[in-house]
Amino acid sequence: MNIKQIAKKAGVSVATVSRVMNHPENVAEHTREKIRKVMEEEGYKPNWFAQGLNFNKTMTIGLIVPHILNQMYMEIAKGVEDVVLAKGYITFIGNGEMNPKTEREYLDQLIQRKVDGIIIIFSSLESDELARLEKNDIPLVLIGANRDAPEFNMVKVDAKIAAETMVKHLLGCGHKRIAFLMGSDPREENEDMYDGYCRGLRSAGIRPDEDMVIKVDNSIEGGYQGTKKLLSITRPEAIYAANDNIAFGALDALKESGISVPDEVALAGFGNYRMSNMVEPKLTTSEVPYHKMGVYGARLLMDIIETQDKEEFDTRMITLQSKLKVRKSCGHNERIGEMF
Amino acid sequence: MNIKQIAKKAGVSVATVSRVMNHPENVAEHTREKIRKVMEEEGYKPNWFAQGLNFNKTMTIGLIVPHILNQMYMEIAKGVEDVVLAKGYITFIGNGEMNPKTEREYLDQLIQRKVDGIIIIFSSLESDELARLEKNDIPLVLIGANRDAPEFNMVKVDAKIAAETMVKHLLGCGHKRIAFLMGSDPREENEDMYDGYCRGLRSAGIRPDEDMVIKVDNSIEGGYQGTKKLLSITRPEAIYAANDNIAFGALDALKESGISVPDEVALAGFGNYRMSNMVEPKLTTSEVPYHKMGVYGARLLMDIIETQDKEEFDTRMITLQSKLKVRKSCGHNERIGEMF
DNA sequence: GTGAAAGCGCTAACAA
DNA sequence: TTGTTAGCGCTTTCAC
Repeated sequence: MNIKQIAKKAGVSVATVSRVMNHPENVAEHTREKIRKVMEEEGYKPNWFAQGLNFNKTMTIGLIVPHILNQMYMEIAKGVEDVVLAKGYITFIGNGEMNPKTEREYLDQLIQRKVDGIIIIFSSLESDELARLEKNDIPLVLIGANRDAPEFNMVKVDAKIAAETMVKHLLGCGHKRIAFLMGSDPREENEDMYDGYCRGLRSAGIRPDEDMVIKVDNSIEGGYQGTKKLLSITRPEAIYAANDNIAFGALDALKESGISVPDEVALAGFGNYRMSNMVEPKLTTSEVPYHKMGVYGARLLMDIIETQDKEEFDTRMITLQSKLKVRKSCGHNERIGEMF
Repeated sequence: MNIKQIAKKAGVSVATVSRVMNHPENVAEHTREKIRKVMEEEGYKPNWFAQGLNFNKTMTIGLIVPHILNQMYMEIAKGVEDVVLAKGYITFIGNGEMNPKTEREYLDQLIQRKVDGIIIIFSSLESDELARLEKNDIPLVLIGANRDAPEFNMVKVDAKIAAETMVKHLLGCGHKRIAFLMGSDPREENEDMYDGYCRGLRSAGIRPDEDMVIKVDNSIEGGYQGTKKLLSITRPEAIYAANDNIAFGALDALKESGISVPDEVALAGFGNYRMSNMVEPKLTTSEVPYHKMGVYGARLLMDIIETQDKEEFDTRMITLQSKLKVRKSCGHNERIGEMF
């Protein structure tokens, strides 16, 4: 059923039917109702392609996520969806697989499909590749970044302060020899955390010991392996993991080595993943506002899309703070932030 | 840059350019190469809408997931993506929110956007609403179902056998008074599990005790609350949870009540969620082939899409089996299926 | 092997 | 207020 048939059945021209859909105020009430009734009866939906061909707008955005199975990324995705859905947009969610090639392919698809905007979570692409989007006039927002890219609109969490805060907290619990399981991805966040870690230590007059900084894969397995390696070199009083998954792996390795947490070694993570208060002992970590990162990122994108004169839109970087979540694993004597 | 400009620059007609893209064998090699070069230079991509308007095919499928933050659903989604991406399709992933209204809205969006096919994971809609898709000539595949809907193509896991197997295993471990934390969603899977649970008990000559069957919300919190309720009524020897999340909540409630798992109460779940071997004690559960469910569902959909004469396509139901994963929480003396 | 032109379904400028 | 028509970018039929 197309517009012509509707027009015929309603005894009007296609233009009038089109007007009912796009500028109903320019159609006499009587005619309008008649046409609406026919549309209703026929269950008419305007052809998506024909509309797109005219408007050159898809009401679609693309979202590239590093890994679709990681709940934290999906939390961001949820934030994005909450915002854009309310504005009538629908989202392509694509799996970047932490892999430039896959991400690039996905990006191509999105460009070709003429999405109205793109959000990339922890992009693994270099700036010049991302710049390609601008050439195609597609607004872009980054959430997190692989390296500082001040030329792009972006939302990030302040990982440096988070790390510094956590290290200071661990120091406050009486731990001096604090190891760091650092994420090995080349993302800015990891570097930032390292800086914060060093800063925290220096604030107590401690010189960071390179032996206690282990680069690990960003996964439970990575944390497990890294901890095994760490323990083979030295025995810290506390382990700070670059995220909760790594911490879970560390916990398992410690248990396996017969080391009690937090009595013998304290442990802290980053992210406040859903399971962090289900493991034993419950994990001290930093609560990261993932959902909000998605919300702000999406709002930023909507803003750009709705700005007519792109030239006057100032590139913005939004930095959010995480929040210390003290639980049992760090050996603190109080228990704050338990289940739920 | 559109086809006309490419044609002009290459000194040919638009028809020839179009042919290079769609039927290159009908273009002289010389002309073909010349045109390809121009396309390359200009980074030309045919307009998505114009193509769609002609082909009436979007190379897009819609996937509706009950909850985007649930890793198991995303595991299915990953399976789907793995298949369709390889075929050049791209996926809209939408959040049904376990809510018929949201799901319906999303479905409308997908219909309007003329996706080539739709997969719904645990749809909350009634059959007649789903039948609407057929009216729009959009192929549909269900993964899991809220009630038996033999009229649709579908992939499911055999929950009845899973439950029966698990109950028999628990009985084999010496537990007789086995409680069941049953999911309260109105999905077929829950009923099936209940049937399997009863069957397992009866196989040992035990009459199911209604006091030991508690309907709980499908979540960690639900398991926690349900277990509290259960313990206030009676004290079972084992608790069988309808999924791992519920089991995690149960575990927390048991610990909080000072009840040791598995020494005093055994525990088992369903799903083999990622954290099930990270909790203490590691959880005995059923490994469900989520990824494969997605893969088979997607293949089924691709099959339908590629079948010219829809009339001759037989509706199929694919049932997959889960696999018992014995760990420590059920009090079994061996430990099988540990980490990784 | 190639080009001219009709047509996919819709929007909007222009005319009436 | 409504209708006529060009045009969005592409594919494909029909001529040549």
